[in-house]
Amino acid sequence: MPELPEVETIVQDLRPQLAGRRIESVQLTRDPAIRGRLVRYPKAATFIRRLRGRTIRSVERRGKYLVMPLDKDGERLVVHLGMTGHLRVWEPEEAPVKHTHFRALLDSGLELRYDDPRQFGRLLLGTQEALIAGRAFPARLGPEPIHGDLTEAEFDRIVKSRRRPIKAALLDQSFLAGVGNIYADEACFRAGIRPSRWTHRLTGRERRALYSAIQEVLENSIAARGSSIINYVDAFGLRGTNQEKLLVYGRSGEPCIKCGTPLQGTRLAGRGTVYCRKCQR
DNA sequence: CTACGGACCTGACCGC
DNA sequence: TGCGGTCAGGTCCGTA
Repeated sequence: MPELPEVETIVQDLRPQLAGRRIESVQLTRDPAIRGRLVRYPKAATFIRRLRGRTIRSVERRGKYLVMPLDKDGERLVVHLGMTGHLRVWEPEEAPVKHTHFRALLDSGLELRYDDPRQFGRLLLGTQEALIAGRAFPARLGPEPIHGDLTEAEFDRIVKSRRRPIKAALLDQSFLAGVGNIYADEACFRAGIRPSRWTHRLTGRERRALYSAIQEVLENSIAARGSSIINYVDAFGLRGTNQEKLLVYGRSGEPCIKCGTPLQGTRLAGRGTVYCRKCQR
């Protein structure tokens, strides 16, 4: 569900609510199956024990991961929202929504809660090295596509380094961190490139167009507080507005915004894919 | 290295 | 109302 812009929005919202706050108590769902799925590292019981009493230093983002460095020893609380995860701060007396699996009472008197109907998300606690060693966090995560971290030369290099359909590359988090199904399709459309095009066959001009398009779609979406398609909401429970600006995603069969040709829906890299047969070559 | 399919879950939606 | 099938912003694993 959440890609880079949605996670970035949540990070920005949570930062003032969480930075400097101490975690007074921690509650995890009692269902052992859900616990095991949700808490990937360390074991659930250890996770609870080690998290209690810790102070959240800051709230950051790496790709689609929320990263919260804790006081001392380089440990961090890491959250991936999967498809349907929500992380937000509630008044303790508010009734928890269905599928609330994790709650942490803060010294501000408010409560940080995680809910996730599909249970694809996860919670991790440890140093960067421990999480990688425990295979809970990817050892190779690609560069951040925005905020000037990725140069055009570097993008060029990684696109040319492997041969695969460009959309498969964009979705691969070890290639580029944070792009998912929505923004991969949107970026390809803006760049005029078919998602099925082979990476090593893109021209220099096409690579440059794609580089700009990726940054454009991500930055525009952050400015609109993310795309709410099915159930994404920000850290205040509010929908973003970028879905209104999506040019191809979710518009299969509808007319192309540029040329009017019905948009083509297909399957690529195992994911629903939409593009314009005429505008994207 | 790559690609493909399936697995992991719930829930919304559609046609019958 | 109900039932089955399909689909969904994501990853991960096994198999070719």
